[in-house]
Amino acid sequence: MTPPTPLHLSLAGQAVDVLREQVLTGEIPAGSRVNEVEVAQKLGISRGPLREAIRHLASEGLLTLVPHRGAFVPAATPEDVRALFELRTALECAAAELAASRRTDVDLVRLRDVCAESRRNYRTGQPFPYRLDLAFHQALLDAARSPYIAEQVRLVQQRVVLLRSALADDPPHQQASLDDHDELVEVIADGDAAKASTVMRRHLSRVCAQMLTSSTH
Amino acid sequence: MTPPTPLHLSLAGQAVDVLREQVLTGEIPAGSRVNEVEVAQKLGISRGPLREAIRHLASEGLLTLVPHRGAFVPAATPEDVRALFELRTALECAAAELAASRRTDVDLVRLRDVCAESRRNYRTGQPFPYRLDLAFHQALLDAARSPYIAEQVRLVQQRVVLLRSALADDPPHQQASLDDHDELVEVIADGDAAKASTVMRRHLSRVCAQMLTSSTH
DNA sequence: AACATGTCAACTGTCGACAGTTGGCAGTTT
DNA sequence: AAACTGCCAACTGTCGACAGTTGACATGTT
Repeated sequence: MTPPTPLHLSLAGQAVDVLREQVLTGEIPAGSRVNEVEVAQKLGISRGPLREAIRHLASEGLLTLVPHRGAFVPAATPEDVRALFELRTALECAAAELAASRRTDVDLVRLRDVCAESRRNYRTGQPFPYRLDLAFHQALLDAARSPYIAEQVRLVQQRVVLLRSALADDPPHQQASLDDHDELVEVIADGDAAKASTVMRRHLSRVCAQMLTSSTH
Repeated sequence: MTPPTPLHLSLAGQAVDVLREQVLTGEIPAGSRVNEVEVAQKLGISRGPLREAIRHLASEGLLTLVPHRGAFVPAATPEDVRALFELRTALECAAAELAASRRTDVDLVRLRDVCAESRRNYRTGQPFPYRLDLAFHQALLDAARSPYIAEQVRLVQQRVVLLRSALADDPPHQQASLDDHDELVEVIADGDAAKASTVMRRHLSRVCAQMLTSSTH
């Protein structure tokens, strides 16, 4: 069927996917420890592949390792959120600049599609699905055509998702985000790299501030 | 001696350090494969810890994994260099901006110390040791006070070192780099974030271009 | 009662061995 | 001679078991 892709992903690879899902959804709560023998039995694999999966997720920042103690889901402090968003801002502002100077017409179509779907969803009154936000940023990264930056953004966004689930974030800032996205598409269409960076910075600082206020209840 | 168990650092941690050194110095040449049993015997450890070390280095970008084939030292193409420097530019420009707005007097002393030592070394006529270049960028990161950005810059710089050794880079651009560093310290001392970003961008594009030209012999 | 000390269960770090897959090589066919 | 086929050695992926360390609990001391 699919010769280029590996027949069956290695057990370690499967464990990475399952564990990542459980960590990101909060099924494994922040601050809790990951017991190797227990999780290995629950996944039906041995400790070897599970250890590799744990180390992999640790390298992505989704787990923190303590020697002889095990792996923990990191607990987020407001300071962590700020520092992480400094990294995210650096990466995504650069991506926005590159997208403004490299985007093709096809890229613009994709970006506008995502924005249109977000608007449609907004009118239904339902909460803004994080899926659409990710889709927008992904489309922007595709337009930027910088694989290393794209990879790092993906990892950082994952950590943001982890903080969201840990902070029990309620997302009522849809309107502002949608406007930011639309404005970003416009300046990218104009090829205005400097302004793209500015708009992205404002967008992310708004998202960051929203996460910090919602966490203090 | 070989005590029954490691004293302070795990065998996997030690293996990471040894392998990283061998990869960065080119002792393990680019494109070559890392044989698990062979290297494990040479290091006097079992395959388990070595596998974890290999996966760790792969997560840092110093090795690439191929399922059922093993780990390889990645071979760098000019396109890789360009894309990697786009990431480095995004990170270090942001760090320069933050350093300009957050630096203390102590930070300035450290930065000027490194520049002075570089000048002293330059007058000796000896080649510019990469150690001093790293020290400068490290001092700048300390001044930026953004731990996540600092961590990512460290990883990217490592990959740049790997490319250097793979490209047999000769470093005759000392004069320009020293001037860039001095100028960066000045604008950071002035607290001019925008200009710090601009100077850093110019500096890195110069370094990148130098690596690309030297690689084509 | 508070503190220091000894003991112990649980867990991680490590090892050696087995099984499945891959790429190459010899032999055969056209 | 070139190409195809089947076999084989080497290597990775995986497993179960042992040894050392850690934190907590129980016990004894001031």
